[in-house]
Amino acid sequence: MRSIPHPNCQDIALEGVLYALGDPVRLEIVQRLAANHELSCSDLDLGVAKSTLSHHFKILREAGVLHCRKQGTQHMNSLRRDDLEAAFPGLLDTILQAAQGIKGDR
Amino acid sequence: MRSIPHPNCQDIALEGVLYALGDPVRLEIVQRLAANHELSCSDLDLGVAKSTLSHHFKILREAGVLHCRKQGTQHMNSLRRDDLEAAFPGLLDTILQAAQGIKGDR
DNA sequence: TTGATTGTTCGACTTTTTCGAATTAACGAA
DNA sequence: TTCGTTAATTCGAAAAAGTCGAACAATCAA
Repeated sequence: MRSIPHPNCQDIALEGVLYALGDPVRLEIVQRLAANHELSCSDLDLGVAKSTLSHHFKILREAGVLHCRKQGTQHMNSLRRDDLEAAFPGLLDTILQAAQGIKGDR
Repeated sequence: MRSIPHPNCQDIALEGVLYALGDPVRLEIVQRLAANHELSCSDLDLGVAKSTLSHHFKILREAGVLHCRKQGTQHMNSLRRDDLEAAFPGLLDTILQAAQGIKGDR
């Protein structure tokens, strides 16, 4: 019994994932998670209020993009790479590569 | 001088594309365009008001996802496959495949 | 010109997003 | 246990975005 609800693998919807990633703050979160394996909300300073950040993490979690586990007072978040790969092969990697390509331009 | 504004290839932004595709109506439009090459707004009946449909096409056009040309009273829309492929290799195909995979489940 | 077809624009309403303040939860120290 | 600190969610109000129907604009054909 998890304290925080997550969708099952088969309940991850493409629309939900694309919606979740179609926001600059949430895309940035996913990019940082791709580079860091696990992060808490407080590890990020993205220029939004903490209540807004909490909302963004909720969207990402409910879309099935990331997993959240409680560790003391912190909530540690990580990408659900394997589940996403199983649901939509290549999708996450392609998007991360596209996002990375933008930064690599300079 | 085009009558309808479109972003240049280099101005197509990943966030904009993902945002545009993160809506069920717009994702459906893109899927149908993938199968039909060119469609007018009136070819689609997606259960929304025509003013709303017009809005969705505008979002997709301004994100650089589709191209629109006027032909008489109709606006013919087509996917900007090559431009998207150049900007974000594999992205559109991966998303279309993921969307197709859902339908193919039954 | 008139009428029919295709889309866009406008204004009102609804829904979603954002913020700061208050609240809850978990831990460590006294 | 109680107090204080840290971490994050929830609440209520304001701002932004989405949706609809009605009115408008553009094009073509009779």
